[in-house]
Amino acid sequence: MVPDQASTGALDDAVDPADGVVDAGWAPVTKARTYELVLDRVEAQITSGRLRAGDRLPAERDLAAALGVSRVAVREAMRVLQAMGVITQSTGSGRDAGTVLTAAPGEALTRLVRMHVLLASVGTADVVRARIALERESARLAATHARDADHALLAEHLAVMDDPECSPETFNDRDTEFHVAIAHASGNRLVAEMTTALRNAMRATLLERLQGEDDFRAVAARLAREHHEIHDALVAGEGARAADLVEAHIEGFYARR
Amino acid sequence: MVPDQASTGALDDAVDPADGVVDAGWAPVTKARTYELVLDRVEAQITSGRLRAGDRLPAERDLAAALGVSRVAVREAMRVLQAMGVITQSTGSGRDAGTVLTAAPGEALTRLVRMHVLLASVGTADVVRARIALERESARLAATHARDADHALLAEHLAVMDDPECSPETFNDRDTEFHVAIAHASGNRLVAEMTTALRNAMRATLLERLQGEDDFRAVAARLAREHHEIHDALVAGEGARAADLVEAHIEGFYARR
DNA sequence: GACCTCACTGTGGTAGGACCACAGCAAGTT
DNA sequence: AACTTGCTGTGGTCCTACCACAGTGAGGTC
Repeated sequence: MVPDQASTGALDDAVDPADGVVDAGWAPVTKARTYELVLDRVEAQITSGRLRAGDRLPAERDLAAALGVSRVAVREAMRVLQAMGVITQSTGSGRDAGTVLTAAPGEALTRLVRMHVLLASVGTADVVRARIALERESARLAATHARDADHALLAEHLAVMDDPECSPETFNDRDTEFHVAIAHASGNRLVAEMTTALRNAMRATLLERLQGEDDFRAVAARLAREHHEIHDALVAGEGARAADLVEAHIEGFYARR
Repeated sequence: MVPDQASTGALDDAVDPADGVVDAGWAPVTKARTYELVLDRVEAQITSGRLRAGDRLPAERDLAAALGVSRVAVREAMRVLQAMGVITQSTGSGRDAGTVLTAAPGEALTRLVRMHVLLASVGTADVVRARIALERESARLAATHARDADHALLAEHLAVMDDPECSPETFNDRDTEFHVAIAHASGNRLVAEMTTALRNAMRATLLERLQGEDDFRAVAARLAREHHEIHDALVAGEGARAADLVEAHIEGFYARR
């Protein structure tokens, strides 16, 4: 069986780990879709070091020909890679046109988390605990790794949020950016990206809650004050205190109802 | 700098923050790719509640016709959703065949993290810190949420790792499953999935390190002992201690060189 | 009547071809 | 020298056709 495309160089690979062997030694034959084979090849090129961030992939048509698959298969693989934030694509000719390997996990993570929050696959309470775990670490690291530029950026966001005229939308956006800025100041890329994704995924939810507040200004003032305290702890280089403040800050807002 | 929208509706909700307005009021026209429009429609259906986990999407051909796009566009959107772990697809006819909404972020997260580790987008040191942050939380929660079945599963993994005949491969797999089991026992789905993804993404790296140990048995014995201590803390319901032990456990192994 | 066989139908999977829009580049024109 | 124009390579989109698979039910066989 498995005629599986003429003309494919479609090789095996397929290292299915630990699958319940139902009948003595009869593995169920891997029926990998073609685009997955393409994905494997690309990953192999990266693993072997022949392909690294910044490099340009062959044109879709060329890659299809080289792998012996149709362009559709290549395109679907590219779609997946794009969804993971591994490549960026653009039209046109020239050196930088086409498909380029660029590691940008941020957006991809955000979309992933947001979709699963929407699907109720994960509850908001879970997201809150995860945020706390990550942002504690962000704050702790940021206290020692943040530079003057980072502090200045944070101060800028604080100033906007201090403005009594500030709308819930603006406040929410700046709040997001404030937390994200701390995450990036931590120097830990992964923690930063995950923190960003979580905060961004909650953006709509938090905005709704802010807009639904009876006394938005009072809440905003309280949150802004807590932000200032966190900022002060960061500037003072007190990581542990910053972490505790962040935890109280996040938990405090959610616990309000 | 490419704007590179993600997920803007067909219409212009594009709120590009701080982009140099070149000519008075001339927004550069959002040129969303068609498959992104399909994605938006699907997300809208989910947001509105008309579509939820477990539901079946229309057949690709029907969906294409309904949205007025080609089947290719629909397929590419499906590929993205699949890569995010939002849908599963299967051939055949019948009620459960076709495309079904199923929230399974695990694999998707794992692949995403693994790819970015491979691309050196995030360093292993960063992954370790992220793991610690998350697994501390996992352990803390598991100490109060874990049930007898969870404890039994953990004990089973421990028994295998205690076996002096245990190979590095087996040990590594069981170690992974041990940490993953704790994460799932925490009751926090998001933390569990992220923990799993991180541990899985490091699987190959850790295996290499284990195999490269001068005295594998001694290292395995030490790790196994630490596992037992963690397990004991969990059974005793001492979350804080379990968290500290986990941190020391993870940090200790990485710090060895 | 109970059971098996087999064609039918609806589903995703794949391929190949065609055309479009876009961006860079080079040759030609002013 | 500066501008214009057409060429070329890239992803973006669509269409059409066919394949593989799994459930369903009609028909035949015992």
